Amino acid sequence: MPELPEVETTIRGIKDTLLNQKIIRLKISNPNLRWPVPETINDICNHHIKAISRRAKYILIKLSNEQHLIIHLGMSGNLRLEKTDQQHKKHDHAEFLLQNDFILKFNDPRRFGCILLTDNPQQHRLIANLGLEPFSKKFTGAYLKQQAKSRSIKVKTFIMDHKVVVGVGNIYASESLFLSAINPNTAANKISLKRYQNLAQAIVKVLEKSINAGGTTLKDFHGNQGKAGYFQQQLEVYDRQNQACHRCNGKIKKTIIAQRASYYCPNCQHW
DNA sequence: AACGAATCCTGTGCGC
DNA sequence: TGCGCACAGGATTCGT
Repeated sequence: MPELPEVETTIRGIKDTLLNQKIIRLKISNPNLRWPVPETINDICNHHIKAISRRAKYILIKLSNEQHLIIHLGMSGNLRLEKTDQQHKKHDHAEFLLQNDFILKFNDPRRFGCILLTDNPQQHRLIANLGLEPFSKKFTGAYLKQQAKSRSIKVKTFIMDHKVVVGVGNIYASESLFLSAINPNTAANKISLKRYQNLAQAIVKVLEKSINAGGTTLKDFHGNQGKAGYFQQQLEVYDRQNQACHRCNGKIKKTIIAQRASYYCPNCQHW
Protein backbone atom coordinates (compact mmCIF):
# COMPACT_ATOMS: atom_id res chain seq x y z
CA MET A 1 0.00 0.00 0.00
CA PRO A 2 2.41 2.62 0.89
CA GLU A 3 4.24 3.80 -2.16
CA LEU A 4 6.90 6.48 -1.99
CA PRO A 5 4.49 9.40 -1.53
CA GLU A 6 2.86 7.63 1.40
CA VAL A 7 6.24 7.02 3.00
CA GLU A 8 7.24 10.64 2.43
CA THR A 9 3.92 11.87 3.84
CA THR A 10 4.39 9.66 6.90
CA ILE A 11 7.87 11.00 7.56
CA ARG A 12 6.75 14.62 7.24
CA GLY A 13 3.91 13.97 9.63
CA ILE A 14 5.90 12.36 12.43
CA LYS A 15 9.22 14.15 12.12
CA ASP A 16 8.68 17.13 14.40
CA THR A 17 7.25 15.04 17.21
CA LEU A 18 10.08 12.51 17.09
CA LEU A 19 13.12 14.73 16.66
CA ASN A 20 15.40 14.95 19.71
CA GLN A 21 13.09 12.79 21.76
CA LYS A 22 14.46 10.13 24.05
CA ILE A 23 13.11 6.62 23.58
CA ILE A 24 12.04 5.50 27.02
CA ARG A 25 10.76 2.04 26.39
CA LEU A 26 9.64 -0.26 23.61
CA LYS A 27 7.19 -3.04 23.28
CA ILE A 28 7.45 -5.63 20.53
CA SER A 29 4.17 -7.54 20.48
CA ASN A 30 5.04 -9.59 17.42
CA PRO A 31 8.61 -9.68 16.14
CA ASN A 32 7.70 -11.88 13.18
CA LEU A 33 7.71 -9.33 10.39
CA ARG A 34 9.26 -9.85 6.96
CA TRP A 35 12.43 -10.53 8.90
CA PRO A 36 12.47 -10.92 12.68
CA VAL A 37 12.83 -7.71 14.66
CA PRO A 38 16.34 -8.11 16.14
CA GLU A 39 16.54 -8.70 19.87
CA THR A 40 19.20 -6.03 20.06
CA ILE A 41 16.51 -3.45 19.35
CA ASN A 42 16.36 -2.86 23.08
CA ASP A 43 19.76 -1.19 22.76
CA ILE A 44 18.03 1.93 21.50
CA CYS A 45 16.31 2.60 24.84
CA ASN A 46 17.52 5.74 26.58
CA HIS A 47 18.92 7.08 23.34
CA HIS A 48 17.67 10.09 21.41
CA ILE A 49 16.29 10.39 17.90
CA LYS A 50 18.75 12.55 15.97
CA ALA A 51 17.39 12.45 12.42
CA ILE A 52 14.68 10.95 10.24
CA SER A 53 15.14 10.41 6.54
CA ARG A 54 14.07 8.27 3.62
CA ARG A 55 15.91 6.10 1.12
CA ALA A 56 13.59 4.49 -1.41
CA LYS A 57 10.66 3.34 0.71
CA TYR A 58 12.84 2.76 3.76
CA ILE A 59 12.40 5.08 6.72
CA LEU A 60 15.73 5.69 8.44
CA ILE A 61 15.81 6.85 12.04
CA LYS A 62 19.21 7.89 13.36
CA LEU A 63 19.80 7.49 17.07
CA SER A 64 22.24 9.05 19.47
CA ASN A 65 24.12 5.78 19.87
CA GLU A 66 24.99 6.01 16.15
CA GLN A 67 22.68 3.17 15.28
CA HIS A 68 19.85 3.52 12.77
CA LEU A 69 16.42 1.98 12.65
CA ILE A 70 15.40 0.81 9.19
CA ILE A 71 11.63 0.68 8.88
CA HIS A 72 9.72 -0.52 5.83
CA LEU A 73 5.93 -0.45 5.69
CA GLY A 74 5.55 -3.32 3.24
CA MET A 75 2.11 -3.64 1.66
CA SER A 76 -0.09 -2.81 4.60
CA GLY A 77 2.00 -1.06 7.22
CA ASN A 78 1.70 2.36 8.75
CA LEU A 79 3.25 4.44 11.49
CA ARG A 80 1.19 6.63 13.77
CA LEU A 81 1.73 8.74 16.83
CA GLU A 82 -0.60 8.50 19.78
CA LYS A 83 -0.68 9.78 23.31
CA THR A 84 -0.25 7.22 26.07
CA ASP A 85 -3.97 7.11 26.82
CA GLN A 86 -4.78 5.46 23.49
CA GLN A 87 -5.31 1.75 23.46
CA HIS A 88 -3.37 -0.95 21.69
CA LYS A 89 -4.85 -1.89 18.32
CA LYS A 90 -4.79 -5.20 16.53
CA HIS A 91 -1.57 -5.56 14.48
CA ASP A 92 0.31 -2.94 16.49
CA HIS A 93 3.51 -5.00 16.40
CA ALA A 94 5.94 -2.45 17.76
CA GLU A 95 5.49 0.57 20.02
CA PHE A 96 8.13 3.14 20.91
CA LEU A 97 7.40 5.19 24.03
CA LEU A 98 8.93 8.66 23.90
CA GLN A 99 9.82 11.09 26.64
CA ASN A 100 7.13 13.54 25.46
CA ASP A 101 4.39 10.99 26.21
CA PHE A 102 3.81 10.10 22.58
CA ILE A 103 4.02 6.51 21.40
CA LEU A 104 5.12 5.72 17.87
CA LYS A 105 3.16 2.65 16.76
CA PHE A 106 3.98 0.36 13.88
CA ASN A 107 0.86 -1.38 12.62
CA ASP A 108 1.02 -3.91 9.79
CA PRO A 109 -1.71 -6.54 9.23
CA ARG A 110 0.14 -8.50 6.55
CA ARG A 111 3.54 -8.22 8.22
CA PHE A 112 5.43 -7.69 4.96
CA GLY A 113 7.13 -4.70 6.54
CA CYS A 114 10.27 -4.80 8.65
CA ILE A 115 12.05 -3.11 11.53
CA LEU A 116 15.80 -3.58 11.52
CA LEU A 117 18.79 -2.04 13.24
CA THR A 118 22.12 -1.20 11.66
CA ASP A 119 25.32 0.74 12.27
CA ASN A 120 25.56 1.86 8.66
CA PRO A 121 22.40 2.06 6.57
CA GLN A 122 24.28 2.98 3.38
CA GLN A 123 26.05 -0.36 3.48
CA HIS A 124 23.07 -2.40 4.58
CA ARG A 125 22.24 -5.23 2.14
CA LEU A 126 18.71 -3.90 1.55
CA ILE A 127 19.94 -0.42 0.73
CA ALA A 128 23.46 -0.65 -0.69
CA ASN A 129 22.41 -1.80 -4.17
CA LEU A 130 19.40 0.42 -4.74
CA GLY A 131 19.08 2.50 -7.89
CA LEU A 132 18.56 6.25 -8.18
CA GLU A 133 16.09 8.32 -6.22
CA PRO A 134 13.53 9.69 -8.70
CA PHE A 135 14.11 13.21 -7.36
CA SER A 136 17.86 13.07 -7.83
CA LYS A 137 19.50 15.13 -10.54
CA LYS A 138 20.95 12.04 -12.15
CA PHE A 139 17.56 10.55 -12.82
CA THR A 140 17.05 11.41 -16.49
CA GLY A 141 15.75 9.90 -19.71
CA ALA A 142 19.31 9.23 -20.76
CA TYR A 143 19.88 7.27 -17.56
CA LEU A 144 16.77 5.15 -18.18
CA LYS A 145 17.74 4.56 -21.79
CA GLN A 146 21.19 3.42 -20.74
CA GLN A 147 19.86 1.15 -18.00
CA ALA A 148 17.38 -0.43 -20.43
CA LYS A 149 20.10 -1.46 -22.86
CA SER A 150 20.01 -5.21 -22.35
CA ARG A 151 16.58 -5.44 -20.77
CA SER A 152 13.84 -7.18 -22.70
CA ILE A 153 11.32 -7.00 -19.85
CA LYS A 154 8.22 -4.91 -20.21
CA VAL A 155 8.77 -1.24 -19.48
CA LYS A 156 6.32 -1.30 -16.60
CA THR A 157 8.32 -4.02 -14.86
CA PHE A 158 11.52 -2.15 -15.72
CA ILE A 159 10.54 1.07 -13.95
CA MET A 160 9.43 -0.93 -10.91
CA ASP A 161 12.92 -2.48 -10.66
CA HIS A 162 14.57 -0.89 -7.62
CA LYS A 163 18.02 -1.35 -9.03
CA VAL A 164 17.01 1.12 -11.73
CA VAL A 165 14.91 3.68 -9.88
CA VAL A 166 13.37 3.43 -6.44
CA GLY A 167 9.95 4.37 -5.24
CA VAL A 168 7.89 3.60 -8.34
CA GLY A 169 5.25 1.19 -7.13
CA ASN A 170 2.35 -0.43 -8.90
CA ILE A 171 0.04 2.58 -8.91
CA TYR A 172 2.56 5.18 -10.07
CA ALA A 173 4.07 2.84 -12.66
CA SER A 174 0.73 2.74 -14.48
CA GLU A 175 0.12 6.45 -13.92
CA SER A 176 3.51 7.63 -15.20
CA LEU A 177 3.28 5.43 -18.31
CA PHE A 178 -0.08 6.96 -19.10
CA LEU A 179 1.31 10.47 -18.65
CA SER A 180 4.16 9.73 -21.04
CA ALA A 181 1.91 7.88 -23.53
CA ILE A 182 3.94 4.65 -23.36
CA ASN A 183 2.27 1.25 -23.53
CA PRO A 184 3.24 -0.75 -20.41
CA ASN A 185 3.80 -3.90 -22.51
CA THR A 186 6.60 -2.41 -24.60
CA ALA A 187 10.02 -4.02 -24.14
CA ALA A 188 12.29 -1.70 -22.16
CA ASN A 189 15.08 -1.82 -24.77
CA LYS A 190 12.72 -0.83 -27.59
CA ILE A 191 11.93 2.60 -26.25
CA SER A 192 13.54 5.74 -27.67
CA LEU A 193 15.54 8.28 -25.71
CA LYS A 194 12.88 10.88 -26.38
CA ARG A 195 10.19 8.70 -24.84
CA TYR A 196 12.39 7.89 -21.86
CA GLN A 197 12.84 11.62 -21.32
CA ASN A 198 9.08 11.95 -21.19
CA LEU A 199 8.85 8.98 -18.85
CA ALA A 200 11.47 10.28 -16.42
CA GLN A 201 9.63 13.60 -16.25
CA ALA A 202 6.30 11.84 -15.81
CA ILE A 203 7.60 9.75 -12.90
CA VAL A 204 8.87 12.82 -11.08
CA LYS A 205 5.69 14.74 -11.79
CA VAL A 206 3.30 12.02 -10.66
CA LEU A 207 5.24 11.37 -7.45
CA GLU A 208 5.46 15.09 -6.63
CA LYS A 209 1.80 15.56 -7.30
CA SER A 210 0.88 12.68 -5.06
CA ILE A 211 3.11 13.87 -2.22
CA ASN A 212 1.43 17.27 -2.44
CA ALA A 213 -1.95 15.56 -2.20
CA GLY A 214 -0.85 13.61 0.89
CA GLY A 215 -0.51 10.27 -0.86
CA THR A 216 -3.05 7.92 -2.35
CA THR A 217 -5.65 6.36 -0.13
CA LEU A 218 -7.01 3.07 -1.32
CA LYS A 219 -7.75 0.70 1.49
CA ASP A 220 -5.26 0.90 4.30
CA PHE A 221 -3.34 4.12 4.09
CA HIS A 222 -4.27 7.04 6.27
CA GLY A 223 -2.13 10.09 6.67
CA ASN A 224 -0.64 9.69 10.09
CA GLN A 225 -2.23 12.90 11.31
CA GLY A 226 -5.61 11.33 10.76
CA LYS A 227 -5.70 12.91 7.30
CA ALA A 228 -6.49 10.78 4.29
CA GLY A 229 -4.46 11.09 1.11
CA TYR A 230 -6.30 12.62 -1.79
CA PHE A 231 -4.25 11.55 -4.77
CA GLN A 232 -6.73 8.78 -5.51
CA GLN A 233 -9.06 11.41 -6.92
CA GLN A 234 -6.40 12.30 -9.49
CA LEU A 235 -5.67 8.81 -10.79
CA GLU A 236 -5.87 8.62 -14.58
CA VAL A 237 -5.81 4.87 -15.13
CA TYR A 238 -5.15 2.90 -11.94
CA ASP A 239 -8.19 0.86 -10.93
CA ARG A 240 -10.23 2.49 -13.72
CA GLN A 241 -10.71 -0.48 -16.07
CA ASN A 242 -13.68 -0.09 -18.43
CA GLN A 243 -14.01 3.56 -17.51
CA ALA A 244 -13.52 6.42 -19.93
CA CYS A 245 -10.01 7.75 -20.54
CA HIS A 246 -9.86 11.35 -19.35
CA ARG A 247 -7.91 12.29 -22.47
CA CYS A 248 -9.56 10.45 -25.40
CA ASN A 249 -12.71 9.09 -23.84
CA GLY A 250 -11.71 5.56 -24.89
CA LYS A 251 -11.97 2.59 -22.57
CA ILE A 252 -9.23 1.98 -19.97
CA LYS A 253 -7.92 -1.58 -20.09
CA LYS A 254 -6.68 -3.82 -17.29
CA THR A 255 -4.00 -6.41 -17.90
CA ILE A 256 -1.66 -8.47 -15.74
CA ILE A 257 2.05 -7.75 -16.08
CA ALA A 258 4.48 -9.74 -13.93
CA GLN A 259 1.55 -10.84 -11.77
CA ARG A 260 0.55 -7.27 -11.05
CA ALA A 261 -2.59 -5.48 -12.16
CA SER A 262 -1.74 -2.88 -14.78
CA TYR A 263 -3.93 -0.25 -16.37
CA TYR A 264 -3.57 1.75 -19.55
CA CYS A 265 -5.40 3.42 -22.40
CA PRO A 266 -4.70 1.42 -25.60
CA ASN A 267 -5.62 4.44 -27.66
CA CYS A 268 -3.33 6.98 -25.94
CA GLN A 269 -0.44 4.64 -25.08
CA HIS A 270 0.86 3.34 -28.40
CA TRP A 271 4.46 2.36 -27.80
C1' DA B 1 23.07 -11.79 -16.30
C1' DA B 2 18.37 -11.60 -16.73
C1' DC B 3 13.82 -13.14 -16.25
C1' DG B 4 9.44 -15.23 -14.51
C1' DA B 5 7.33 -17.20 -10.77
C1' DA B 6 6.73 -18.23 -6.02
C1' DT B 7 6.55 -16.53 -1.56
C1' DC B 8 5.61 -14.20 2.96
C1' DC B 9 0.44 -12.78 5.56
C1' DT B 10 -4.23 -10.84 6.77
C1' DG B 11 -8.30 -8.41 5.35
C1' DT B 12 -11.87 -7.26 2.13
C1' DG B 13 -15.18 -7.64 -1.27
C1' DC B 14 -17.47 -10.28 -4.46
C1' DG B 15 -20.50 -14.09 -6.36
C1' DC B 16 -23.34 -17.60 -5.07
C1' DT C 1 -26.29 -14.26 6.39
C1' DG C 2 -22.49 -17.13 5.44
C1' DC C 3 -18.99 -19.48 2.68
C1' DG C 4 -15.20 -19.79 -0.51
C1' DC C 5 -12.40 -17.57 -3.56
C1' DA C 6 -9.70 -13.92 -5.83
C1' DC C 7 -7.08 -10.22 -5.02
C1' DA C 8 -4.51 -6.25 -2.63
C1' DG C 9 -0.20 -0.63 -2.39
C1' DG C 10 6.12 -4.72 -1.88
C1' DA C 11 10.14 -6.83 -2.98
C1' DT C 12 13.13 -10.73 -1.84
C1' DT C 13 14.38 -15.26 -3.23
C1' DC C 14 14.53 -19.14 -6.06
C1' DG C 15 14.77 -21.92 -10.33
C1' DT C 16 15.78 -21.71 -15.15
